[in-house]
Amino acid sequence: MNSRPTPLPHEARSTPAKPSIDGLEAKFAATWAQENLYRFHGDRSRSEVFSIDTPPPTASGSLHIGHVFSYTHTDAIARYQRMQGKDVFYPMGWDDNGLPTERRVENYYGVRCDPSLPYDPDFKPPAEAPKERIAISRPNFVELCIALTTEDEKIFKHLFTTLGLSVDWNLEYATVGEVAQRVSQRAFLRGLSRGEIYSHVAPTLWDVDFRTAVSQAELEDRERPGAYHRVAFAKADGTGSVEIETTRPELLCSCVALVAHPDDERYQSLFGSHVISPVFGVEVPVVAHELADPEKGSGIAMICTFGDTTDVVWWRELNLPTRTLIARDGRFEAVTFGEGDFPSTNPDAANKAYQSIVGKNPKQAQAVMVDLLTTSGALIGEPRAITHPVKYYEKGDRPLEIVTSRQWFIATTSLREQLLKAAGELRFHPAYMSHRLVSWVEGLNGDWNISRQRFFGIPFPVWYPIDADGLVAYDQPLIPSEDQLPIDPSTDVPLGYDEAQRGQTGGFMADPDVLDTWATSSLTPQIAGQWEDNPERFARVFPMDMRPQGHDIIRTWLFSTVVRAELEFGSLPWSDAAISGWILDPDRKKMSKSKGNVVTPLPLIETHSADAVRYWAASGRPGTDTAIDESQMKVGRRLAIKILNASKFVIGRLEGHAIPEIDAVTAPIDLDLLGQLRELVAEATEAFEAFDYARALERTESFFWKFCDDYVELVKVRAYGDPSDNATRSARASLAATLSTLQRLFAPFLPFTTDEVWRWWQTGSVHTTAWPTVQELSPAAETIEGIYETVSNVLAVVRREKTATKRSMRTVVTSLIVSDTEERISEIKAASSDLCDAGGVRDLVLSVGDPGITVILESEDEQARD
RNA sequence: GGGCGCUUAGCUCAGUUGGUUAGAGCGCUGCCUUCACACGGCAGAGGUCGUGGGUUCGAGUCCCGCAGCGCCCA
Repeated sequence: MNSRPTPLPHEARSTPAKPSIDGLEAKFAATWAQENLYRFHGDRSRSEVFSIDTPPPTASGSLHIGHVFSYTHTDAIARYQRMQGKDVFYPMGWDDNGLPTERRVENYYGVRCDPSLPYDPDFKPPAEAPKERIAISRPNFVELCIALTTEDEKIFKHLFTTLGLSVDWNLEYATVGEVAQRVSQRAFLRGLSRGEIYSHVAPTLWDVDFRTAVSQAELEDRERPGAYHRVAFAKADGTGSVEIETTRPELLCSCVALVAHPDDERYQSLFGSHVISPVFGVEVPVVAHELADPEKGSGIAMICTFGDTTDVVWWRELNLPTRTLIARDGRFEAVTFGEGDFPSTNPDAANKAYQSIVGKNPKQAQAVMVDLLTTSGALIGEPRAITHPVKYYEKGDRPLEIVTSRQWFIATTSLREQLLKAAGELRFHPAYMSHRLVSWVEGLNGDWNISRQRFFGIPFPVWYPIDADGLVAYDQPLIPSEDQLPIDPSTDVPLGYDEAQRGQTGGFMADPDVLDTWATSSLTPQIAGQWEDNPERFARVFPMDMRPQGHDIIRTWLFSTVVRAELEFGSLPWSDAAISGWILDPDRKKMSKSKGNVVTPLPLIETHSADAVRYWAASGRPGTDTAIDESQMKVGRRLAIKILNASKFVIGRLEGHAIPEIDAVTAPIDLDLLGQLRELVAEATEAFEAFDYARALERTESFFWKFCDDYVELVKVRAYGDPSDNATRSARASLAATLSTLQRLFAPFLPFTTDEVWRWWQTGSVHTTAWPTVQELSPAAETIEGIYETVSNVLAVVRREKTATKRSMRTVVTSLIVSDTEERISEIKAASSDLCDAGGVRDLVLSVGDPGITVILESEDEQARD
């Protein structure tokens, strides 16, 4: 897949008079595309492939500097692997389905989706978004989502090509595309048939604004003000009352029990007895459970179905009844006390009280409830203000409610042990990031809810029969065969039915929901690899080698992908997970739209060049949050320019002659340099193998600056000598080998600059040239150590003397007198002519003795006469 | 509450099996218009390696405690 470096014949080599890095992005974006340089060949065995499960971004219209940071890390590794000879599978996908896109489309076009409407093929959104949103059908809505994201994808693609990502754009995919639909639906059907995926009426985390279920992974705690209300429950035996404390008194109507810790002395005598709720007169048991916190409130709490996730645990583990009253719109729904699941010792009073709550949202209901409790005398004292963590959907604005509804789930809690084992086998970079996955898996408290009551996503490939009584048989879903996929049950018809029977008694209905975004993006290896659709490719790329991603989505994307691969293949989806940090603003604050500190990347690339921005990004250690730092980009720009100029200079020294082979290196100082270069190659290679691109860059960079400052200065005169002279040949061979090596070591980081300089004197592109090896830098002559260091140090003393006396570096050193150990003196002797050339030394006097260096400079008078 | 990471020069950070006077870049100061590079070069100043113990001939590096910052989980 790559080729050995092959220098151009000397007459074909050329360097520009005034090299520049400006304009390289456009030039090489075109060249690389034309040469199809980064294509996945797909004809080699698995061991010769390096496959990457690239994060598919949500093309949101606004670019973020984070989009260049982590992708640069991935690209550096992709380029390294390609140079190592791997057939690199480096796709790019778009993960546009989901709420953010729906929100944008609603705002951008002024529409809202009403799935009950029929498709209007002639619908065009108005030029300007109207104030009152237009209701449109789901297919029309999805069309608009696709139209908008297609435009956004172009903007992203432009950024990524400008940044120089070596993605194979032939492999581009979307997580709502046809392949993705087929893969997602197939994986769903397989899971269903194996019993790993099931539907169930269950307490569901619910965002009342988005009107959709969300999963545990999408929750976040936010500290919010609240108040403990102390409420008295009368003991059923009439011997007094029990006082509980609650932050949600409005849920008193949903109360099913009181709970305290089993060891709590205060409530031992109450366990097993019953109490009666105030206002509603509902008799509920007092139960014991270790999740009740004796320190919280009065130590005894009411269990409501459902106030929070702990209620759900209590409800499940203690087999309590269900009295859900908050509906999907977030309001209290009508119910009659004294009937069915809502017993009451005083139904008339209960219903009268509830009349003032029904239809209200929790906040409104709370105010009413407090009045009711106050009137009844059950509220003890004033509410006590506190702040406490409240669960929110990460994209939501109001606290989550828990409603009871039918949802599809993927079993994850039963998989806990298997997932923990997988977490141990997956190699994280940095390794400590595995804790994130482990602690997440250990804390799972329910299966993964994959139903979303949304529109822009992949539909569940199921219908349900409607029986003669008009009841939907959810437990007998109608399922398509795999070869029918992908299907849309809202427009496709199950086998044995016709369209006229949709929604009819004795007919069928489509599952109305779409898959959770993570339920499709958890299949990116299968989608990009075209699982089952293209078995040959899939076998070549799966399990993949690398999953690059940010640490903020370990519990979502990484976790869910591991789950799907374990379920479908019983293997890890990839061997290595390379975790990137976040971008912080210059004050080390996390960037976010609401803070207004988001930096857009294109102006930075225009100002500093793509390579410069990549240099900054690649300097960010794996997993480490990194502040945006334009001064680092300036350093990167300087480095790129230095590479141009140093390359021009070295190639100039090789002019007019064939480049000598590595065995021509015989001069001791050249041999020493090559020895150090071999160490650099070994170190950079080792770092890349460990996914530590930043270390590879740092080592290469520091070698390069010393190479320019000292080595090139020391040998430049010798390299200009007689081409048949061994000393000259040695210098040229060593300069050429070192330059070629450094250009290749820098190639993963600075792809534009390095390909520019590479093509001045080598055949083909640096990016498809073999990564340097220790082997190719090993001449026949024996390795020598120490000379380069010793001579560089003497040269530094000479420079220091010139600087200290404020003289030009050109100033002739009339006499340089060095006294040192026998070893060092012999080292200096071995490179004395180089030292004299570089330092402008006329007379070098060496002696063994106490270390000391005397520099005698030509006087300014003498200099003036020269 | 459990866990993880960080704390080294004014700033950003290297420092990978513990080993000679602790490194780089930026910034700062000075000098050099040098024949690859002024989008440059050379040099200089600047640090009790958060803190308290311990292990060791020797600790920025290993162990224990503490503090501050950030994060994950409950």
